[in-house]
Amino acid sequence: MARLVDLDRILEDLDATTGLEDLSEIAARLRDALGIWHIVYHWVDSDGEQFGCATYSDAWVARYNARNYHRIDPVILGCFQRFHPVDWKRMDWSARAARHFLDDALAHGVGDQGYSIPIRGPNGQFALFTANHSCDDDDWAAFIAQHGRDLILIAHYFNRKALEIGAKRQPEQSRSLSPREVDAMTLLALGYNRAQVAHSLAISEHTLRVYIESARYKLGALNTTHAIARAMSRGLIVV
Amino acid sequence: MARLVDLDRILEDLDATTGLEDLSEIAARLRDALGIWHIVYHWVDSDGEQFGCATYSDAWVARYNARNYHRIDPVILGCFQRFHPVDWKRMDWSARAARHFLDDALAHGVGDQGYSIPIRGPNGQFALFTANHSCDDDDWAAFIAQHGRDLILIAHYFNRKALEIGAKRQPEQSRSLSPREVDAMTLLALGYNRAQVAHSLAISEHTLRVYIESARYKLGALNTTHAIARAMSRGLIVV
DNA sequence: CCGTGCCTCGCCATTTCTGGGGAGTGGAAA
DNA sequence: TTTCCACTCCCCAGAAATGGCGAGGCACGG
Repeated sequence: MARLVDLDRILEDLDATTGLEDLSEIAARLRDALGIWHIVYHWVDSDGEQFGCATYSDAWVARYNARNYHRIDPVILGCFQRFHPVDWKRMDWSARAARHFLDDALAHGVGDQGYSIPIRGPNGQFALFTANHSCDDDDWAAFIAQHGRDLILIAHYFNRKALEIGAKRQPEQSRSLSPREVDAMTLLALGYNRAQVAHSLAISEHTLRVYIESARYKLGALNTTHAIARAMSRGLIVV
Repeated sequence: MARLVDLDRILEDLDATTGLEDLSEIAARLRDALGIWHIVYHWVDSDGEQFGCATYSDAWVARYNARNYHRIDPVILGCFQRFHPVDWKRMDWSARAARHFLDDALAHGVGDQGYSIPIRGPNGQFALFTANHSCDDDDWAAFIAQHGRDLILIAHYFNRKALEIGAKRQPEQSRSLSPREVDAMTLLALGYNRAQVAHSLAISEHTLRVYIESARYKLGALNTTHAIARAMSRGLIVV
């Protein structure tokens, strides 16, 4: 049965592990400390790149990636629009694809109980920390009622650790957009065409094009739509 | 002196206050429970609209708004780019405008010690929860070391309460996109043009256009770029 | 049974965007 | 002081997207 005996010790452990540079190992230790089936940490980069770290079986992780399950996984999609932690039972499993996905997951060793905590950072960074288990509904509800807030803290500390480790290999930070570029991108994202945006900003359409192109260049985007998508996912513009 | 004697009771109090519909009152009670000078809750809507709730004096709040201090307040600006809670001492106070602002704040009853916790939600929502006090540096550091994690939880619960109260507006739920529409939108958001997307999905370019237009219609978008922006901000596609 | 939604395909004309050039100002940092 | 960056303006031609017209088949539920 799930337990959580010593929060202080767990958090200290998460803070202190300096030798371990591998998130998977930290996740495994955390899972053992909690006495639950699995710990999953899912990370969506500002570039849209996905990074996962789970104690699931390699077979399931490979299957998940191969089938691009992150595009239909209700846990990911649901939490991406949510503010607060959420129990898997309260997710929307009505879609057929979602139920197929769930059956597939259960068949590959995923527990039927889960509690997922969304974590967000600047520039549209998004992470999802999940505790997974298999037990009676009532037992799980009791566990969450008692330790849900502890899991929030654990998620924060785990995420902090992940950022520490990940900071070493992602030093490059995209140049931020200039104010006018932000204006231009924002208005384009609101659906206005170039003529309207230029009029709105009280500049010539040619000048506007310079902004769009320089923003596109900074964002490494192939076209305007791509630039908008990147600017949004990096949190450079808010629509 | 700052104290935090009974976290459970405080969190329960935050959860349970059903009668109080006024955040300011909740903030005042929370401040009293913590025994510190002030509680500040700052909210930035996805539309960029600002909303604040503080136990500061009315004079200071009015002054803050009148002078648009939120544009130069290093606490706001710094936390907006940060992932983790941060002590005011570690902010960047080097800019002259920032120091002037600080002097002005201290002169209006703001404590010199502070601990600010950024909270983020979907669609670029951003909130900042701050505990403010005035005391010796060492005392404050000790308080944060001991209760920093408690403040994280309190911030979360307070934010949840604020969302409950502010949840008057109906989030119009748009019809979800069909699988093919999601495919099309996703690939467009990745920067491919219509010919490439059509080839990628192994359909004719005209069929692709039907998807794009029906997605645009469902999303109430004016053009493709707008549709991508809306699909992203509603979490219908993940890029 | 019939409507509704989803998936697939085609043509035409017009508007809009993109990719190359160029030039000049001012401010801030190095 | 020089160098960089942000901001502003201009032309041209080709590529791409858009708007509007049409068609049929398949699956699901009232």
